[in-house]
Amino acid sequence: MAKRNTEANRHPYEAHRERQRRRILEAAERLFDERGMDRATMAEITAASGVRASTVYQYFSNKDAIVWEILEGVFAEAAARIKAAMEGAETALGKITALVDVMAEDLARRRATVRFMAQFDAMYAREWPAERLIAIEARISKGGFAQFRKLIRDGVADGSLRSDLDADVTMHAVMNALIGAQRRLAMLGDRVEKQYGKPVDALFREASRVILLGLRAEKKDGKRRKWKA
Amino acid sequence: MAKRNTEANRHPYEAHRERQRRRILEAAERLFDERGMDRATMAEITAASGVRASTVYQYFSNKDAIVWEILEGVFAEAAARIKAAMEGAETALGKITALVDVMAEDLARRRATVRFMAQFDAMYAREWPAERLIAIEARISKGGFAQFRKLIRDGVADGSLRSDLDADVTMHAVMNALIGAQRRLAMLGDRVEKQYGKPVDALFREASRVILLGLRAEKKDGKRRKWKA
Amino acid sequence: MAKRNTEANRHPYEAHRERQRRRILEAAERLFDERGMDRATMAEITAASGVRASTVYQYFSNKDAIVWEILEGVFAEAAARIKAAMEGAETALGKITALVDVMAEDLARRRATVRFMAQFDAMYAREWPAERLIAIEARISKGGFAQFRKLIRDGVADGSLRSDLDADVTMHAVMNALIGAQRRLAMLGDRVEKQYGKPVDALFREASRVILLGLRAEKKDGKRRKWKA
Amino acid sequence: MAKRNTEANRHPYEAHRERQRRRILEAAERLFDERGMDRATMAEITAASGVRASTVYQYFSNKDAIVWEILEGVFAEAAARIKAAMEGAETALGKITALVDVMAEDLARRRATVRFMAQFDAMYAREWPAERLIAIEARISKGGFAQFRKLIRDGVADGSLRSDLDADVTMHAVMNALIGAQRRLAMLGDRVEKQYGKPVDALFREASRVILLGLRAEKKDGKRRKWKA
DNA sequence: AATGAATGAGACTTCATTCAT
DNA sequence: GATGAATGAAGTCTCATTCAT
Repeated sequence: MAKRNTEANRHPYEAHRERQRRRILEAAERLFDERGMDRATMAEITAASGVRASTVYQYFSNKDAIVWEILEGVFAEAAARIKAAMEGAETALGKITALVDVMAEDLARRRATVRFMAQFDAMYAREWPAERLIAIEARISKGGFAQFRKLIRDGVADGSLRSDLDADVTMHAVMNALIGAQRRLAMLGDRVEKQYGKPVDALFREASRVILLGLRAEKKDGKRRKWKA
Repeated sequence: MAKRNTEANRHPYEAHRERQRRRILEAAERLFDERGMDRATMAEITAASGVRASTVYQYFSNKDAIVWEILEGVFAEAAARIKAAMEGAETALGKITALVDVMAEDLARRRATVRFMAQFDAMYAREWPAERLIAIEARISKGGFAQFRKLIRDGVADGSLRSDLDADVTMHAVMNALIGAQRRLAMLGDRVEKQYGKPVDALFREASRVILLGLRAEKKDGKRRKWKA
Repeated sequence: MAKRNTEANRHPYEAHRERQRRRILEAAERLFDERGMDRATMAEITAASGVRASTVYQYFSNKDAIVWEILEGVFAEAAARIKAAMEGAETALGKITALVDVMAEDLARRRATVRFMAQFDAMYAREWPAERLIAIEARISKGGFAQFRKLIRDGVADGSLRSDLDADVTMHAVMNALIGAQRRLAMLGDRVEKQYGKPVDALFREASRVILLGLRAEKKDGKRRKWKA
Repeated sequence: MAKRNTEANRHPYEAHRERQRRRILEAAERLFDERGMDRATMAEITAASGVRASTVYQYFSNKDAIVWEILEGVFAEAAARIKAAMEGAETALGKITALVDVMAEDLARRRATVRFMAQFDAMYAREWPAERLIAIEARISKGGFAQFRKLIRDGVADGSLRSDLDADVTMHAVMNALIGAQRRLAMLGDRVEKQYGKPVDALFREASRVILLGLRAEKKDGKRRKWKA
């Protein structure tokens, strides 16, 4: 009897469980985007995922848990994508460019996900225990921001970045501007596109271009330094 | 609003009404910031403003109306401040710099107001009839963004800005990045300051510096062009 | 306008409010007795009192608040009745007898109220902050148990009670037995009466008689001391 | 129950079942005491007993069944203990004294069990079909209360008890007071001990002493009758 | 025999808003 | 003009229990 509980037999259950989790998570993610993280109700998530309300609580202890779970997924995916992109680049500037590229792509093709992050920031900014976010970040992207700080330092060292940058401050300032721009554009989305006729990721790319121009070391000899990785 | 203020003085009645309105608006603004726009309840606003819940409805038809009213005030004030700052500058780059300065100041000294805008964007982004915002914008800052577009064009023309900028796109891209950065920093506020030991407006200024460096025309002759207005 | 809010005009509202409170309280008290304090739902109380659920919350912040409010009323009434009864008696034994009489009467004529106390004890015994009960007790019956302790001491002194009693211990022991008996009989109520054909207060009186016999000083000279006050 | 235990040993199956039953019962009993009979959830009982929720239903048809089963066990044990104690006594008063002793001991050493009975009374008083309890009582302590009635009669006859007692009434009155006192003290438990510095069983013993003094025949000749068995 | 999954049936509460005075 | 009272409409979550495997 105890034996029956081995992995072999647990598997079918686990698979089912995982499928249900995903269903709920996906329904929630969609609804958070369509209706807003705060406005989407458990009842809606429930209905959209095909399970009954009480069942959801067997998978997630409450609405917040769903939010955090999605967040973790989003983080993990993004971290992986960024890591992969940056590995291909050589100079610090190249790496930063790669990062910016991923962000632009996300804006173009995973806009809902970026909007999710934007909403998360707005909703939880006031109340999340900062530690919790940091814990997730730590678990997922070892190094996290520290890594980027190093990037600036490396860039200054390898001559690809301006020499008058303060690694720590610049790093945070720039990252913040990029993230702020990306999330804002994701939120505005269609509205901007309809009004100005440009896809939002084009706007993000242009902003990034200006920022990267601002970071890049000035040419000393008339020859423009290639800054695309 | 301006209109209301004039009339108000014609009749003691109106003066009283105006005072009440302000009280409610101020209480709401404070509570939106302290508790969040969505979490702040009418009951709280009511209690904080010293009027009874039902009375509020004699001044504002519903909670949203309060939000929009505050928004309008915030807009008007900001527009005035920006306009004043920009008038003092001569070159296009100078004007942009002045604008950025106002934004940094707001972040430092009116952070709650910036947070209000951030919340507004996040909450209403999904549902506001874009026209409504545009109407406000139009009423207040005649020209609005159009003005800024001209700025870039002027800057390219007067040689203070890079020649390879597309006035329309760059303008939106940069403004968006600046606003995104400013609002994000306002929201993160204390959290960032505690973690990195820098006041958030310093981070904003650094981001702006990089952006302006990226916009600025490259020196052609070794002499660095003065870009502060 | 401010003037309109004076007592004169507030009165009609206050009266109404008080009437509503009572209605809710009475409905709750009845339901707590009929269905049990834990099983009675807000919806039932609501329905029984003729107000809608949300209205109840304008009078009481939650179910517990209703319980405590009833409790306070029950306490106050009982304290008043006990005080009045005891004032008429002279010897300590007489006072105790008077107290016991009130308890028996309550059992006969306010059985639901005694049952309320029984339920309260059982439900809240585990979790009430003892201080809260003590606070109520203090507010209502100044002296509270202390008074009774004195009673035993006086009784020993005036010769109406056995000389080998330890005022403090005996007092608590006896009061506890009386209260325990009274509440248990209230709970068992009909069941006992149907089974044994005696009204429960008769059983309580008999138990009290035995207890009082046990407290009373033994006659020294063959003459039985009158112990009824 | 006794029956079950015998059969149990016939088949390893049954032995296992019996072990599971016990586990569940023990977990339930503990939780009923810790968290309250109503507040303890099936999920908690389940978790504490190491079985899964659905499995519990293979042993007990519902939560109530668990309560009744525990009750039966408690009853049986208590009856056995009381019977043993009373067998050693000779006079009626002696037997009553022995009974009281057992009750005091239970209060001191099996307080959780007494609390269980107290909770049972409070919760089920309203709804149990009296017959059910009576059936248990009958099955376990043959004679039940009838026995005690006889005790009083015997006591009056053998001169150890007052002659003016009505066997039936007094018996129920006194038993009720004792049980009421015992359960109340069990419920109050720590609270009383902290406040008055006496172990609750001391208070129970004092109450019993007074009651027994009240029951005991008065000395006729100055020699005090020994009333301890 | 054991159990994972699912769920019906509520429970309590909150809140923006209306309306009669 | 001010306000007390009332409430509809939700919303989140809990729990005992059933059922298929």
